[in-house]
Amino acid sequence: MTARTPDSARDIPEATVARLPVYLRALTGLAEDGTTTCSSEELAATAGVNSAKLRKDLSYLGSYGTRGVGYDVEYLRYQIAREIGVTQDWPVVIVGIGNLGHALANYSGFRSRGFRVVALLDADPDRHTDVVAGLEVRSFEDLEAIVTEHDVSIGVIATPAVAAQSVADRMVAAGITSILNFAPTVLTAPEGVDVRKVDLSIELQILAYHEQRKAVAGSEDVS
Amino acid sequence: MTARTPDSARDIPEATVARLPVYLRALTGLAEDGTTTCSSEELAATAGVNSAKLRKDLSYLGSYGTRGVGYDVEYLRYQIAREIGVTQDWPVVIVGIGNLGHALANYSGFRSRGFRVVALLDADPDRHTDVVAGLEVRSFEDLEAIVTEHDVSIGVIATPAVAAQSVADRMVAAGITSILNFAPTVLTAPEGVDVRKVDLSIELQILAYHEQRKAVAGSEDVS
DNA sequence: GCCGTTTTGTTCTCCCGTTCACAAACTCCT
DNA sequence: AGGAGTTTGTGAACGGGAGAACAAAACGGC
Ligand SMILES: NC(=O)c1ccc[n+]([C@@H]2O[C@H](COP(=O)([O-])OP(=O)(O)OC[C@H]3O[C@@H](n4cnc5c(N)ncnc54)[C@H](O)[C@@H]3O)[C@@H](O)[C@H]2O)c1
Ligand SMILES: NC(=O)c1ccc[n+]([C@@H]2O[C@H](COP(=O)([O-])OP(=O)(O)OC[C@H]3O[C@@H](n4cnc5c(N)ncnc54)[C@H](O)[C@@H]3O)[C@@H](O)[C@H]2O)c1
Repeated sequence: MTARTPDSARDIPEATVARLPVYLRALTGLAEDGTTTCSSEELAATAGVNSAKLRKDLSYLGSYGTRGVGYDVEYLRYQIAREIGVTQDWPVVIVGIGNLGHALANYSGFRSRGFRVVALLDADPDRHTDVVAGLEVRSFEDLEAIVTEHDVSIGVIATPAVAAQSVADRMVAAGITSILNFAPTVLTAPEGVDVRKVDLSIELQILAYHEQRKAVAGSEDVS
Repeated sequence: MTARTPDSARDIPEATVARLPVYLRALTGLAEDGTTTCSSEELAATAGVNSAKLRKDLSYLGSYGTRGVGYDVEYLRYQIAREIGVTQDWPVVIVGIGNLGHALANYSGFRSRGFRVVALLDADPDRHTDVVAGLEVRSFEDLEAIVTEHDVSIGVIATPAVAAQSVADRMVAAGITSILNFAPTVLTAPEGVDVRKVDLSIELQILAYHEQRKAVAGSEDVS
């Protein structure tokens, strides 16, 4: 009798999509603490957002709460995980096994959140003797074979900035359709390929801007 | 004769602040290529944004272009750097020198973009013998002394999630007013303290969501 | 079986950010 | 000097997201 789309919710706002992983993490935390039920108020506090926003976000997925009671932690956790698509594991390749690539390869948060690193690639032959986090570092030339074999759709770029675009191009040609870029450069990719970036310098510079304003506001008119 | 605020531009929108570092990087790239002048169209293309958006963003800083000509690369670069506050170096402390902390300490992009790592701190005494990137790893207990000595206002957290909030509290108590958090947890901080987070898992999960939608759209009605 | 309490799901309004479109302003050429 | 061509800076329209406020629904007590 519901006039909504029955199970496949349509067009979730991007801002909501970006918060769903936060809710997922908050729910996992609550579950570990033995909490079986929580209100939107509690969950919102744990996730650090407004409770009205949380409820609106969840309403895009469907009606998974119970009025007067709240949400079943485990049930909601599963629904969000299913919506995001992390109920099954996503194979991931990391390209550029330098300082940052090593850290990423050793990051346990991948596995525990629905991602599995299937290969580490580097252009430098000297690196190919290394074994990092139980995986041997392989030649970048193996990219196509690995993508095909493991049906990889997500690639991580941790190479120097100058190499990033060419790596991205190779990834796209090999069939990868989602890229997470750590190199400080703007990547261009064809329609249908999602690119997200993580940029440490930008984050710091944003902090610096606000920091500077605090300093100026503090000194006011010194002359 | 300008009715604008003469030199200290007021309240730049947050979305604009987040893009200024991108423009700064694009301008640095153009300068390295020997370009002395560029139009908003060129710069926008390099930075990967709409040219109207770029012009509006720059208009918040002042009127630094010349109609019919474009922008002087070096001049605009300096103006943005000054606005962000990266014409002088900002001292930074990194707490948690594990996998990620090592990579961050070795990251050359800090120094070249207006930041100087003045100390590496870790709670584990076994780490205190290490020297990373020319800096010895010191005890977390030294935080207050270091913050006071170097007048540090920016702190980076690369500890496990469980420790992040207590580290943040100590930072705030020591006088740090801007925090960049890599731990996958929601931090709370008092008014006046800026907290930004970099969350790898969230980025990947956002990619996974869109990836899943692509897959569903491709298969349509399989039943 | 009914009423009060609790909490969700949703509507409505406001605000911020994006984009279009164009007048103002500058250069260069004749 | 004047006009054609360019490019900036900004006013205005538009769309999306945030938050307040409330109606609908479920539970519990009697
Ligand atoms: N280290 C950090 O904490 C940090 C932080 C933020 C951003 N970044 C960025 O991440 C990237 C990597 O940083 P890093 O410190 O690990 O650098 P790095 O020099 O230590 O490692 C880069 C690795 O990429 C490999 N490589 C180079 N060209 C390649 C190619 N075409 N194909 C495949 N592999 C290639 C190199 O052999 C090297 O192993 C850089 O763009 C850097 O700006 C690093
Ligand atoms: N490794 C990655 O690529 C990666 C990526 C994204 C996020 N993260 C997050 O970054 C954080 C660090 O990751 P990691 O892989 O480097 O972990 P790690 O275990 O290798 O390093 C953590 C370091 O923090 C230190 N530490 C623990 N408690 C502390 C405290 N109270 N005060 C000071 N230091 C303390 C530990 O001694 C250790 O050296 C984690 O929260 C992780 O989830 C890591």
